[in-house]
Amino acid sequence: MDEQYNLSSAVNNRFFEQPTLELASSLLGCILVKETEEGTAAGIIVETEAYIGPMDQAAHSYNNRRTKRTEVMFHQAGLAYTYVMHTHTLFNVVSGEEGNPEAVLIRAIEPLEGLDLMITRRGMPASPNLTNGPGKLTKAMGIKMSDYGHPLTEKPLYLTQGIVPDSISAGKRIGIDNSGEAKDYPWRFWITGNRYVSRHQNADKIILNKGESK
DNA sequence: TTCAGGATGCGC
DNA sequence: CGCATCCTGAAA
Repeated sequence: MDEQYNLSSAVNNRFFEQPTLELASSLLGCILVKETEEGTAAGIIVETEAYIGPMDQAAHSYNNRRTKRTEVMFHQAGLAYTYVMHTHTLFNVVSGEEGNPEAVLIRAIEPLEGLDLMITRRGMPASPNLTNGPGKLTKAMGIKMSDYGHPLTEKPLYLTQGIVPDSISAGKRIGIDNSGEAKDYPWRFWITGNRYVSRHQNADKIILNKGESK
C-alpha cells in the first residue's frame, strides 16, 4: 500500500510536551492522519483551542474533576481525548505534564488527502463545510470514541509535520459562554485567513511567523 | 435567529 | 431523575 504519510515524519512525544498554550499554536499546520479500511484521510490543522485543567472553568477537568471521561486528560501528553457531545464526537490532544489535566481541542482542518472519503462520510459535496468545525472534522476523518486514549505517534491515528503558518491569530474560545471569566481567555488559535476556520471573529492578537522550520 | 437531537456526567 | 453541554443541520 503506498502511503503519502508515514510514521517517519510523525511528531514525537517531545513535541507534545510543550506548555499547552504553545502546543495549541504549534499544532496549527500539522497534519492529522487517520487510516481505516476505507482508506486514509488527512488534513492540515487550522484551528485549535486550549483547555487548561484546574483553573479553567470551561474545561471538563475544571477543579481536577477526574471521571471516566476526563481520565485520559490526567495522563501523558500526546494521547487522544475523544468525547461525545449531543450527536457529535469531538477530538482533543492531551497535553501538560502527567497529573495535570490539560488538552487542546482540534476545531478545524483543511483536507489534504481522502477528499472522496470525507465527502462520503459527511454526505455532502466538497466545501469548507466538510471539516470547518470540531464535530464535522471527526466525522469526515472517521475519528470515533474507539480512538479514546490512542497515542498520536502511532497508527492508525497520528500527527505528522506539515506547514509553518505565515500568521496565527488568537481570540476567545467558542461555545463556552457559561464558563465565568474563563470565557474571555484568548485561548483559541487559528491560521489567519484560512477558509476552513469554523467561524469568523476579530483576533485579540496576531502572531507572525519568525521563519523557524518545524 | 431558534431549536431538537440524544451521549455523557453530575447533582439531587 | 433532571438538567447542562468544548455542536450541527434544518426550519423560520
